[in-house]
Amino acid sequence: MKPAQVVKALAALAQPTRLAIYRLLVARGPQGMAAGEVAAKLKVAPATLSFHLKALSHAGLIGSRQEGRFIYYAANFAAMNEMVAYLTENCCGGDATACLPKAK
Amino acid sequence: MKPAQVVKALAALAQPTRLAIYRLLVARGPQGMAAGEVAAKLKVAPATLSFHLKALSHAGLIGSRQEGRFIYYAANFAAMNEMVAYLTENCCGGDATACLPKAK
DNA sequence: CAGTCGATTCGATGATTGTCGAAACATGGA
DNA sequence: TCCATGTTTCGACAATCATCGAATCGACTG
Repeated sequence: MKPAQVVKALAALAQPTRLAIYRLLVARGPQGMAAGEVAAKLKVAPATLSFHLKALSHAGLIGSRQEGRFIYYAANFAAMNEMVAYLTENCCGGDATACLPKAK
Repeated sequence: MKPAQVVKALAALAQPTRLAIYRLLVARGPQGMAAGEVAAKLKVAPATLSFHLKALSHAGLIGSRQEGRFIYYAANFAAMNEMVAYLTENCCGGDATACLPKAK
């Protein structure tokens, strides 16, 4: 994953409304959720939601599929895993002892 | 970890220069690196670097300790782990099968 | 104490971002 | 075709952010 892509993904999540949207979709799973339903749950204006969905989508963090008049958005779990991998790689210069939590 | 704190941490990393700074410190490990050395490695003006270090520090992602005239900055690995945990929690509504990478 | 060197703060500037009303677009049904 | 509904685009505004020169602060040295 390229740095610029990671920055875009992080920027997409670094916003309260988008973070909430993303977590909602993560919790929902692969089936996704219609844009309108997200707007209702988070009490966000349609235009505003569309703006944020676009940002998340363009960052590759979510995907969409059309179903009738509805558009379902779902989290892209692979993208998140890649991003986390990028952040944690080269931990302590290869000696990953101080980076991990206490156990495991 | 509170949402606002996560947003702050993500925002701190969602910037090319800061992401580079952070990864440099992550690779360096707990011993840290002096501000001047970071500035030299990344070719960033002192004032600009200080601005970014402040942001990362305020987000809790890095810590600092003084040593003579130098100030050493080091990554806070616990904070990163908490942030990642926040992003991955509630995956697929508890049924974490589609969220994980291929194996493991 | 005066000088040096590492680091931060201040101030100003240009650029980017988040929000939302209004309008437009697209899909499905009468 | 015409209407209703779900979603996006457009336009404008206020707010925040990244950058860096200049000045300042703090710690060591002679």
